[in-house]
Formats: sequence, structure tokens, C-alpha cells
Amino acid sequence: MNVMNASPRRKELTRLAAQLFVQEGFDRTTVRMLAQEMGIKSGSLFHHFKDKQEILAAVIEEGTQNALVIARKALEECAAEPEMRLRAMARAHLETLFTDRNAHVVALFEWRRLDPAASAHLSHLRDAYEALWVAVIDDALEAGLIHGDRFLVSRFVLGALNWTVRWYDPNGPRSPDDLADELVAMIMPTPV
Amino acid sequence: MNVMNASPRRKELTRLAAQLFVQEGFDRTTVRMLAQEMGIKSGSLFHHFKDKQEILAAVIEEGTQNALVIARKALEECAAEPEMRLRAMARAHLETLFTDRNAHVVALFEWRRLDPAASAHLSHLRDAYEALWVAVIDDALEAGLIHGDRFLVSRFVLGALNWTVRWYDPNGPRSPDDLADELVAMIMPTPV
DNA sequence: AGAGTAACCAAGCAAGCGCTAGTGTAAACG
DNA sequence: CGTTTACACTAGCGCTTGCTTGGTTACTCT
Repeated sequence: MNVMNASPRRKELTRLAAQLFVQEGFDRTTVRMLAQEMGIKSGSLFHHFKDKQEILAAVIEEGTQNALVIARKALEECAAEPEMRLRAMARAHLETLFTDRNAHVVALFEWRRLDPAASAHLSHLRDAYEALWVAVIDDALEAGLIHGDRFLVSRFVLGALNWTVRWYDPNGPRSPDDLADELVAMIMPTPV
Repeated sequence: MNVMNASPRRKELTRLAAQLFVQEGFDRTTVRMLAQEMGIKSGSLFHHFKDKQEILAAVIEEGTQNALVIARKALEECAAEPEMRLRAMARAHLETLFTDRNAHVVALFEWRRLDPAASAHLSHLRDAYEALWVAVIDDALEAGLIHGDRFLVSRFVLGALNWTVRWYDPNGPRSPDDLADELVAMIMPTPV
């Protein structure tokens, strides 16, 4: 077996796996389907990944790491006002969700399939990401921009955003940025 | 095989199946696991259900039908003001979600596993339920209670509510009604 | 030229899968 | 009384699953 490094080949295979996992779900995706999509035989797959579980972990790690990077960059680049930071965060969330869609759908809906070891490791990444959100929402609350319980508000907002993958059509008339702005407007007492 | 009626035995088996589907996911739940949970042998299962698919359809149908009944009753019983109707609808949604939790989690996260025929049949039920929501939100918009695009608002609200199954702890200090009220307050410009 | 290595393949094993066939039994029905 | 019906059992078929094994090819580095 290959060492668990990030060879370019492995990255590409991970991308393909993400797509199949979204289409079929993790459990229904067989190693033979994965291999065919990758243009190799099923046995060869285990040269790149120790087992099927590891493919899932690789997909989710990719997506979560990207989300962190994008969110941090968005927060650095935007203005300092709480409203702008809130808007930037919502936009960044939807941007990752739809550019890196496959990996994120897998992360959202197949997380339970991770074995405990992988889950523990990836939970840290996820927590780091959610911490960014909580900070931004705290600022918005303090500034009187929105109202409510900090814990509940962040859960509701993240829920509304994550659920978009179930109904949003990227080819439709609305852009992800529009969505983000509409959501922020919805929870702000004073519309622009 | 039994006729596809709603014998009491079948109802009980459906309830047990829902629980297992939530614990393990539909694909990972084997007919042998289902049978054991029901206290019978795997072969006997097919006296009650034509195949595994039909068990899934039964679970989802149960849940969705209950949601419709509860929501309609809640709307009948509540006051006529848009705000009360909105609040009643949110409360009813969370009430079903957590009294009939297993069936709803299955409906939310295993819907794709339905074969096309079952999916088509059940989509009508689902649409009927969502129509109730859209009507309530339209009224709230017209009354100036909330603001935004009717389509987006209903999607965001439903997303936030449905996502609660991922983090809400029914044994915690907050009641489902609290949650519903907090969400309604969050999207209303003028807090109570 | 020779050694090392990454990437692949052909073949198949052991286990588990959904589901079927045929039978037994006890209660309900005419 | 005999027949039907509901519910359960045993046994296992045919197939797919994740994964292993042993070997081959092509490329790189010294």
C-alpha cells in the first residue's frame, strides 16, 4: 500500500470518490464502482487507500479543510463591521458549499459512516470552523444587529445554510451570494 | 404475503424498523437485523412486507401522514393572526419531529433510497405538507410580519427546523416549543 | 546496468446480502 | 367438522461485498 501522503493521484481519486458518494451514498458505492470511475481495477484501489473507510475520511478531510481556508480568507479580506463580517461568512459558507459541493454533501450526510478514530480527528477541524461562526455571530449580537440566543442563532443559521444543498439549483437565476444576503436580511430587524 | 393493509402488527414492526434505520442507516440495516429486533426470523419478515423497500416506504408514509395531521390540527386550533399561525406551525413542526423522531429522520435522510414508484406517491404527501407552510408564510409576509422572498424564506425556515434533529437534545433544558418561538423571534423585526 | 518503487492487474476467498420455497401450527370461520 | 387465514419456522440459493494475494509493467535514481 501507498503511504498515506497526499500524492496528486490520490487527490484526483478522492475527487472522483466524492462524486460517486454523493450520487449513490457511501454504503451503496462499491469498491468496484469506484475503481471503474477511476479507470482501474478494484484491486488496485487498495494501493492508494488502506480500505474503503479511508476513502471516506479523505473526502471529508479535503472538504472541511477547504472550508476553513476559504472562511478565514473571507474574514481577513472583509470590512470590520459586524454586518459585513456576517455577510462575508454566509457568502463564504455557500461558496464552499457549491464549488466544493460533492465533498461537503458527503461531509454533511455521511459523517456517521466514519469509524471512531477518523471521526475524532475530523471533529477538530469541524469545531474550528464552527468557532469562526460563533465568533461572528457573537459580534453581531453585541452590536445589536440581530437578536436571540447565541447558540440557537448559530445553529439555526447553519441549518438554513446547510439545507440549501437539498433544494438550491446553481444553474438557476439566483447566485449563492444572493442567497447569503437574503438570509442575513431575513434575520436582521432593519432591512436595507 | 400479507395484503398491504395497516394491521396493528405491521404498524408495530414499522416503528421498530424506523428505529433501526435511524441507528444504522437504511443500507446498513439488514433484514436479519430487522427480524431480530422484531423477535422473528428473517424469512418471516416477508410475510408482512413484500421487500425491504416496502418497509422503508411504510416508515416514511407513517411519519409524513402524522406530520400532516398534526399541522392541520394546530392550524385549526390556533388564533387567526399571522404571527400566531406562524408560531403554531413552527411548534407543530418540531413537535412531530421529536415525538415521531425516528420516522422523520428516516424521511429526511433516506428519502433517496425510495424506488421511483414509492417516491412519486409519497412526494404528494410531502407537497401537501409544504403547501401548509407556504400559505402561512405568505400571510406573514403580507402582514409585514417578516420580510424577504416567499420561496427563500420558507426554505430557510424549514432548513433551520429540520436541521435541529442533528443537534437538539430533547433531554436538555429547552423545550421544542422554546425552540420554535426563538426561531420565529429571530426572523421577526420587532421582538416581543 | 541494476536496484528500487509506484501503479496496476487477474483471480478469487470468505462472509454477508436480499429473498424464496416449502412446511408447521394455532386460532377463526362456515 | 373441515377449511381458511395469519403468522412463524428451517434451509438455503444465487449473488455481491470488501479485501487479499502474487505477480507484472514502467519509470526513476545511482
